[in-house]
Amino acid sequence: MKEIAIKKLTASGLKKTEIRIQLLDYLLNLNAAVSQPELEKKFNSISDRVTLYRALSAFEEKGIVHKIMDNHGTARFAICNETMCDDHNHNDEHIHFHCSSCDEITCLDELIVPDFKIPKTYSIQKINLNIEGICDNCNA
Amino acid sequence: MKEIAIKKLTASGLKKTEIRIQLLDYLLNLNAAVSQPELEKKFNSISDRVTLYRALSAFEEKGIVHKIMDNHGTARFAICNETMCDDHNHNDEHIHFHCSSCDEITCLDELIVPDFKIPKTYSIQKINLNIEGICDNCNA
DNA sequence: TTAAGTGCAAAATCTTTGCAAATGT
DNA sequence: ACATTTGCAAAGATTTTGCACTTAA
Repeated sequence: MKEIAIKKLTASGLKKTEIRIQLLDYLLNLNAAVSQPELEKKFNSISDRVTLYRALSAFEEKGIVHKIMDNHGTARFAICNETMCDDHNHNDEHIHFHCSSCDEITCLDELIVPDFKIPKTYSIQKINLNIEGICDNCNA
Repeated sequence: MKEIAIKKLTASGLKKTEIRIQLLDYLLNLNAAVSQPELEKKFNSISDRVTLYRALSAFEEKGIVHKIMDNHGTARFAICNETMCDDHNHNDEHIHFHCSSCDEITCLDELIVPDFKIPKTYSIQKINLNIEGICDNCNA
């Protein structure tokens, strides 16, 4: 059940240690961006805080996850959509939805960032659309 | 030349201390969102770091400035557009442009966040559109 | 065997809190 | 005079770094 995690680690040239497999597997089975503190709670029994920092930044460097900042400046991590991100290019042109009720951040990958006009003297590299509201689950 | 700052402080019931007048005046003459570290550099000769924290959060509480988080999780402050923000309602439905060359964040107030479709089971409270690229000045 | 990953301790930051002294109203 | 604001010191929290030990390849 952790084949995908293992596969991704192999593909990135990272070691398949117990911790990294578990961590990556956890992230893979989530379609939300988890915060560092949440991950610490989940994994503090099997791993130290520093290890988490290092594992996550290794994942980020390899293009496995990307880091986004939520509205409180807390880092959140989510699996990269393979078609959008690679080793050193994180394409963040997708939409993040932040639920103010359950505080979950989901990546609305399927949505396309709409066109809009900015002064022609500006050139665009990245677009980040962040929507805050009540999600699917909490509205149900 | 600092009348507006003084006026705003009076209107919010805050004391017109030297530091707060200077700080607010500085923010008012800027149409960018300044980071905490930048402000510290600017004001460290006349004020202590803690005072800055407190002044800025007082401004925020009173609806004079709003705080946004940049892509690195650093707090930035910008004067609230009066038509959009009041005491406890910060309407952030405008576009922030983050220049990756000069690292300045400008509020593109005049622009309108475009329509887009999200699943109808989601309800929207706030929209935050963040564009990264090269600004006006740096492109010149 | 050896390069990568881990854990602990310690440094460096960043942010918050408490309290006495200073300042504005 | 009184409530705010300031500055310093100190506590908390978060992130980074160093180094010896362990583990996967």
